[in-house]
Amino acid sequence: MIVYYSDMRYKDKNKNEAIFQATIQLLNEIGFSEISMSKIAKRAQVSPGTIYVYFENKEDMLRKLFLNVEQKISSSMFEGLHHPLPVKARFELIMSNYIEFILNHKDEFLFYEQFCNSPLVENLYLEDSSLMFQPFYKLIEEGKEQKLLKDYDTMLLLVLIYAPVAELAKQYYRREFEFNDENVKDLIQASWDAVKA
Amino acid sequence: MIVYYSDMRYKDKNKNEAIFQATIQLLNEIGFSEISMSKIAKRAQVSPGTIYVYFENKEDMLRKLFLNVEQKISSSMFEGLHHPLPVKARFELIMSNYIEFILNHKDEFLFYEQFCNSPLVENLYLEDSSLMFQPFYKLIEEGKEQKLLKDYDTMLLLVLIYAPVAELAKQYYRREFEFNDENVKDLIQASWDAVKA
Amino acid sequence: MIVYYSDMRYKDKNKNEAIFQATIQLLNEIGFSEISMSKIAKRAQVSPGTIYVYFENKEDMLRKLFLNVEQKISSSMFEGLHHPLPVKARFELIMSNYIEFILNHKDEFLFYEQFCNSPLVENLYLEDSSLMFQPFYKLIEEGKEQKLLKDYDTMLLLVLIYAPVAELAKQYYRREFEFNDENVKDLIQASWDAVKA
Amino acid sequence: MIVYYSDMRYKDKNKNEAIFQATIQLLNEIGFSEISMSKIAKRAQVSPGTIYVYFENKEDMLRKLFLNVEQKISSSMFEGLHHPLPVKARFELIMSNYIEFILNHKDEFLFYEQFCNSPLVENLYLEDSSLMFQPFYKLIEEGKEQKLLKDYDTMLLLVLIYAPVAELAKQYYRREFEFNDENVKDLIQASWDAVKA
DNA sequence: CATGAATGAGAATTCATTCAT
DNA sequence: AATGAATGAATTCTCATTCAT
Repeated sequence: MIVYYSDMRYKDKNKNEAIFQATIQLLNEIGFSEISMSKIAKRAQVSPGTIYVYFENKEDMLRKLFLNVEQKISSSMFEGLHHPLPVKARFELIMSNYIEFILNHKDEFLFYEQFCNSPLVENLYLEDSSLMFQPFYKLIEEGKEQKLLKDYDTMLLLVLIYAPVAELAKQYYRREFEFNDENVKDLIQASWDAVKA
Repeated sequence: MIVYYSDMRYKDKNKNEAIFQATIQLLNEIGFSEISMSKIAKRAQVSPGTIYVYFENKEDMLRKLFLNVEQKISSSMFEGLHHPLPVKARFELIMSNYIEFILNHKDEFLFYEQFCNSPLVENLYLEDSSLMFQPFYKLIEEGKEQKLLKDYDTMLLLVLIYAPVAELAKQYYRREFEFNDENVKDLIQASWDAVKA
Repeated sequence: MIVYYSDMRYKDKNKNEAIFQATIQLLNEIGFSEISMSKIAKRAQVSPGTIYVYFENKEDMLRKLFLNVEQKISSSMFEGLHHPLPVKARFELIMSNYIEFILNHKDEFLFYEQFCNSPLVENLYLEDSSLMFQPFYKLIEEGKEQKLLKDYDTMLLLVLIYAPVAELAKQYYRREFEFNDENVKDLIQASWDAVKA
Repeated sequence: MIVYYSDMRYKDKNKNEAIFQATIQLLNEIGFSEISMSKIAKRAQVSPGTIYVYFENKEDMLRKLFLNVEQKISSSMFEGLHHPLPVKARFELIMSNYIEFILNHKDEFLFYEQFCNSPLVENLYLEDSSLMFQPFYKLIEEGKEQKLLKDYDTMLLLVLIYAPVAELAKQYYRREFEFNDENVKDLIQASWDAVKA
């Protein structure tokens, strides 16, 4: 399938995506120390040279991949988030969305976590990813104004909400935690207890 | 300083430590994709060949380094933890110990997080690191028995406590959060609220 | 010269041969203890990396080189060997062919001898090279049936024929023997005397 | 056990021999391309540094080892060779001696053959090993004078005698030939037929 | 656009050798 | 004499990238 873009003409979206998927998979399997452009090419079933048709170099590819995944996470997380909803309902929606994304996108999630914990995030001069959490940030500010949430530092409250979910997901993928209905309910309750006024 | 062992004569403990420190620093600066044995040797001010006097290979060195750091974190975290202390006091002590460690051992902490989020943790066949958290685990079980803590899955409660601290520390080192007295107090309070019955 | 294969495009037969020749020459000059892939690359006027486009690794290259040379020796040795020729005529033809090959292919011959006397022959799991001598073997069996040759172990008769030529060739290349017409005639005569009934 | 020599005082003959044996064995097992001073040291159960107490360097060690083995072969080969014995008896004695040596000293024999077929023989500036065959040479000259042997080039006659034995020994160690009484008798007979007038 | 042969720099590791003990 | 830790050069091989096709 060939797609015509304004600045990316004749480029095959499937190949681009195949390269992204191959990179994500390999990064989760063997990590940054063992990955290489030829291994990625082999996994993506393209020639090493082809990667350089789509990306300037390895760094450029990784940066674009990271932004792509970050975008996916962000849009999944805030899907269906209409402002009129009350604060707590929005909190619960975001939590559910996030959990759903994590459980259905193992590779993207683990890649993102690995990437965020490596110095690449800084070294690739990726703009502040907090933009991605903007709606989350606003929700918390609003909750503080409505005295629903504790009057703590906003970043602190934010982290109290998303850090446990992410960490539990990793434990889940290491088979040390189970994501059943009860645990999800408990998690959402406990997170709310942490931040509620 | 030279240490004499029965089967390992003249082996210099400083060199071992210098290699560890060089690796930790470089890993935080340039990451797994850019690190190399020669760069480590240069930073540690030893010859590349010397690393192989102390370690079988790169993998062996990283495994031993990881276990070494994990041990440091564990012993710091549970320092002064006497059983007679009531559950909440022990909870607060662990939190303070952990925060103190993180703030005084930037390199070790960031290395540990990077390592845990890479596939190396599984690929190096490291024995279950949950042993390290054993006292923490027991504390939570005890808290549940005393009806002080929610009757939730133990791993869930564990994560609700340590995940936010760790995540905030990373935000702190990215200059997106401040670890002042108030924030620390708030964090401990909120974490307790998350897990308390 | 560029050859197009179905699954091996653009691969240059000259480069393959250049690598083989460089290896043979260096092996005869400095031996297995001093040879290296970079020295081979330099001699063959290719980049070290290029060798790995043509061969999996050093072992694979040496194995393929050995089989290549063995094939050359075999086809030279039995060139023009028509079955109708009487046993003695065939014996003499093989001897002449072999001597001619040895004198015109110093490098290949000395490489072959060095290789056969090293443990590589066994360690590379090379299939039984006796296949190469199959026509020779058959000639001797036939000679024994016709009562022209001694009724000795076939391998014994085989060795009585080819071992002296090969050894004399080595002495020749060490300037301790001369391969003039008389010596060649004498050698063939003496070899025949050794095996004839 | 410590032995006192004039120019090799306090040096342990056992260690010297252990190093020689380790080298011979390893050379037969893995060859020149894979051998190393540390592997030799490990096999000889001495420290790498110890080798340099006995030898100047690797080259010096190999040279001395070669000369040592050559000496052993030579003295075995000509053992019991009294001049009064008739030519044919001496021929048969040398053959028997040589076969006996080969069958009882696999490692030394194979090492010698490997070494002689490598460029090391020339590169180590080893003096003409033909000195070793001096008595053999003389025997043939004498046989020619007595018209017992063909009036061929002496080297040619020499090679006709020793090359087949050596080659058969190699086939024997590759399990492609059997050294039973009959074969030995046949070999000596055929070799004599090759050279006798 | 897609290929894969070609490259030289750099990767992990081993080498022969030295020297303080 | 004997050790083995230490070394920097050299080993095999892989890397990111280029470019002719």
